[in-house]
Amino acid sequence: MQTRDAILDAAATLFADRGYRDTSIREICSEADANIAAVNYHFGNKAGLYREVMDRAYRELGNQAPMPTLQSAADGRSALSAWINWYLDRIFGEGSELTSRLLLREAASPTSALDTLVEERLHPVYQGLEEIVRALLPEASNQRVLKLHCLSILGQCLVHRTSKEMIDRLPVEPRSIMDDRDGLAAHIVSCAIAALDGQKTTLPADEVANS
Amino acid sequence: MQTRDAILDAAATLFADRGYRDTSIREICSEADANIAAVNYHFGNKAGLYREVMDRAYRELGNQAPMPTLQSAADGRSALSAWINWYLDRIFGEGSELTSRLLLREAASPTSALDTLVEERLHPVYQGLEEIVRALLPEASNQRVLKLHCLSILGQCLVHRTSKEMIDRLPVEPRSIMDDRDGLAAHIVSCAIAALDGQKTTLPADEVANS
DNA sequence: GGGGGATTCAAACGCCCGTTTCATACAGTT
DNA sequence: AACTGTATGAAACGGGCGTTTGAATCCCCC
Repeated sequence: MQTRDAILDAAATLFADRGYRDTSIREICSEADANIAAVNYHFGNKAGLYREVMDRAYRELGNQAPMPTLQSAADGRSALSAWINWYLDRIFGEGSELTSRLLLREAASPTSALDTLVEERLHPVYQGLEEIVRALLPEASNQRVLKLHCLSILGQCLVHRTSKEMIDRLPVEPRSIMDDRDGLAAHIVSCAIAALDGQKTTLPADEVANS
Repeated sequence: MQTRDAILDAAATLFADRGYRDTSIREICSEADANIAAVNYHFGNKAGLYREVMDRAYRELGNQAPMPTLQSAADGRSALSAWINWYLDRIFGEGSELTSRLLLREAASPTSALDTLVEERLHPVYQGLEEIVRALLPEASNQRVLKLHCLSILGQCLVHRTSKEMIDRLPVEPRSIMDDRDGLAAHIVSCAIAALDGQKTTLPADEVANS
């Protein structure tokens, strides 16, 4: 079993670094001090190994702090603040680097692993955010407005992951926004609150439908 | 020269669809009705072909409508609105699908092409946004706040590109936000304006430094 | 109309890949 | 000590890859 784990560790790192196709079984086994045939013995084939790597990555992502909910906070605003801080921790925290890079690759070239991932891991997270945002919106707001606000919040968090390589190459001061993750969280929270409050004061008629 | 162009067209589509490594020269040439050796003849090797494909994609991205600036609008707010509409058109408009997918792959696995791309194409766009956002912020705001707001705006636009595969898999109504691109633009504009206005009213002391 | 560079072509080369084979070593049980 | 299922090992297989070759073909200009 220790050979199996060593292969999984090496494969996760290499798949995240170079992608599925650019990583050979020989490299993985060399890194894991295992025989080439061990991959076929333990995982059937290369695709089976990849599936297992992704499964384990998602499982570890779920073993972190529990997601804040409306019920676990004093009010909607603090719930949103807690959620955003939790989410940033989740995607930038220790041990998430590897999983994030694997996910970024799935976004560029989805495999069958993405369907179950979204259903089992991402959807619950989105629903948690949606519940909080719904409480901060006028009751008359429709589903489209709700989804737009949720995606805006997600976008402000995710851009620092998905576009990291490009942001880091921009010659714009201060270079490293991510050093102060709490500050980033506070900024996104204030942006989201301001946007949601704005929705409350000026509610166009066409956004009331289908609530 | 028509063989050369046919190869470039086929390669751009295939590289965007499947990635560099997963696309073989034989596939490209088959699609372009060209001989395998034509790639080496016209581009030296596969890497040279990829470089040429990326170059052409960026060049075409620059041939679209000119970027709105502060000077081209009545005031800061309409400039921001114009910029966001322009940017969404740029990344979602016709012909951008291919370039965006190529860029998404660069984000996951940067090649040397990314450095020059950011410097020549992305940085001017970011500076255009920054100029507009700066005009909408209190003069005392520092560079960090400025950058945070710019990245928030970019994030809200880009999330629909970078995380498209995951958003589309979310069973959340309404399914297709992107059908109404003008509506999306209006939402992002109102979020950004609300966030920037909020900055104006409540300006913490620690954000005044280094302005 | 023939010479000559530019372009196309079929075929092959060597390489690395994922996979398979089969022999061997290592448990734990009887 | 013999048996059995699990695990590891070295070596080879067929196939697709990027690249190269050298001849054939095209096209334009003198």
